[in-house]
Amino acid sequence: MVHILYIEDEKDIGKWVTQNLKEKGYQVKWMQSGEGIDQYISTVDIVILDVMLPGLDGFSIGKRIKRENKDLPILMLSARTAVEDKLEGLSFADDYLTKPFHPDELAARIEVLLRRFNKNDNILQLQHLTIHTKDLQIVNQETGEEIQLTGKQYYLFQYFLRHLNQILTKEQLYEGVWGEPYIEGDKTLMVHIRYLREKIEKDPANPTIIETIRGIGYRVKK
Amino acid sequence: MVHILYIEDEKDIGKWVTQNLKEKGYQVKWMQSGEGIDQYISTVDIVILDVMLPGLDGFSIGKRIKRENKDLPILMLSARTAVEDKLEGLSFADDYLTKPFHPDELAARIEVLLRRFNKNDNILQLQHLTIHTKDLQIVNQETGEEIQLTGKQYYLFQYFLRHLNQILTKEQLYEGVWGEPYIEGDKTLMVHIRYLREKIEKDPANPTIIETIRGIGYRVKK
DNA sequence: CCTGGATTTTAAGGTTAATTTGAGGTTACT
DNA sequence: AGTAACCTCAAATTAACCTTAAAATCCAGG
Repeated sequence: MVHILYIEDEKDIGKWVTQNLKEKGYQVKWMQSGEGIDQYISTVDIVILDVMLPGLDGFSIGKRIKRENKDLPILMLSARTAVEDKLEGLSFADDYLTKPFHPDELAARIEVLLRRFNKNDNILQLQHLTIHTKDLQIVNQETGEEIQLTGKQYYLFQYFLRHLNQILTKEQLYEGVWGEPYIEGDKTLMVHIRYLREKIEKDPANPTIIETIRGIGYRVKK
Repeated sequence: MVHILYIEDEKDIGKWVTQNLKEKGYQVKWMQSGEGIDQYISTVDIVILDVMLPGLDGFSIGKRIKRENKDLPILMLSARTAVEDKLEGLSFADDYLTKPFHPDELAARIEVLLRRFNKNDNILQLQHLTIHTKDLQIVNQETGEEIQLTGKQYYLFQYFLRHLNQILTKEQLYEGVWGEPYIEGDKTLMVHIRYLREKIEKDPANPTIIETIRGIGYRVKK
């Protein structure tokens, strides 16, 4: 699911754009000013920023975001069509679209940026974990540190992520990860579950991400 | 020096744009059709492509370039303002600008793409290495000496730089650099990683630039 | 609410597999 | 022919993985 942070003060346009983007399957967080965006930018895949805003203008906000986070694409939106404005916007942002625009064009330009920034993969938020499935990256949102998994641990976790909310039997898990039949009574899987928990759980002794379903197997809930 | 390949059949516009870009310090190769571009695309930093061309249209040319060379930015130029045209263009290209446009806006958009594709004379600092991304000149900041890479090493390192922070599987790396399928168990890649480490790492026995992700592959972090 | 068997978790050491390293051989270019 | 780059292969090293056993937990029946 692609997460968009959209900052726009005009209610009519804001509502219309948000609605349109949601219909196209994006997750949209619409804010009416640049205040308090910091708590969102770390969880978001792209920022759409209107230039004319009450208080701090969009250019300043965009420049600050880029300074702190170069890997986050920014698309500027503006009614100002003057070349000077475009130049200022494009000096730091990744695209500049003038109003009025067709929502499909906005979506197409969003897709270009997501493609280019490798953000069009699934970014999954699981409690304190941010998971970039394409980059094989897992970040602990509390410490900001990346969690390093070994091969088996990674494939095991991936299997859970592909089957979110499903109860997975030990057979399914073992066969899905190891590619060979599970032998009743084998503890290998359980031990690897532990290794994984040790790395991803806040408190490995009281796991909340990978739950145990006694007598059956395990589950990871969204 | 940034090299631009510009394909435009209309002589007036072509001359005007070429002139403008040259004044801004770009090296411009202007062609009036898509024929014979192959000999240039490997030496060029960005392609500017008009949609309406005699013979093969700009969309087809752009798609082919992207298929063969994903790391070359393409900016589409067109008098067609219909959303459908923009959507088709943006489905593969990296920007779409409608005529008439201000030459400064074109230049600004070119700069955005060069920045994003690391084609401008960006300098990347990786620990003790200073890397001029455009020509991939690597200087060891401690000795002040330039590090010379061989062909394979050069492509391999470039692949890492284009995918900074991503964990790259051995398959991805092998296929990205050698262009042929990776055979399970082949050690060739690993040996080249070693050659590369020997040249770029401070202590090749304890590499800090190219990290090993056991069971998966390698990664270079920014 | 206590107890005992079943199940899961934990810990540690041994085994195995992946990676690194070294050296020799092949190929391609001048 | 000579050199540099590249590839191949086997030995050494390292870290992941598996096995085992003991401890902890859960759940049903008394």
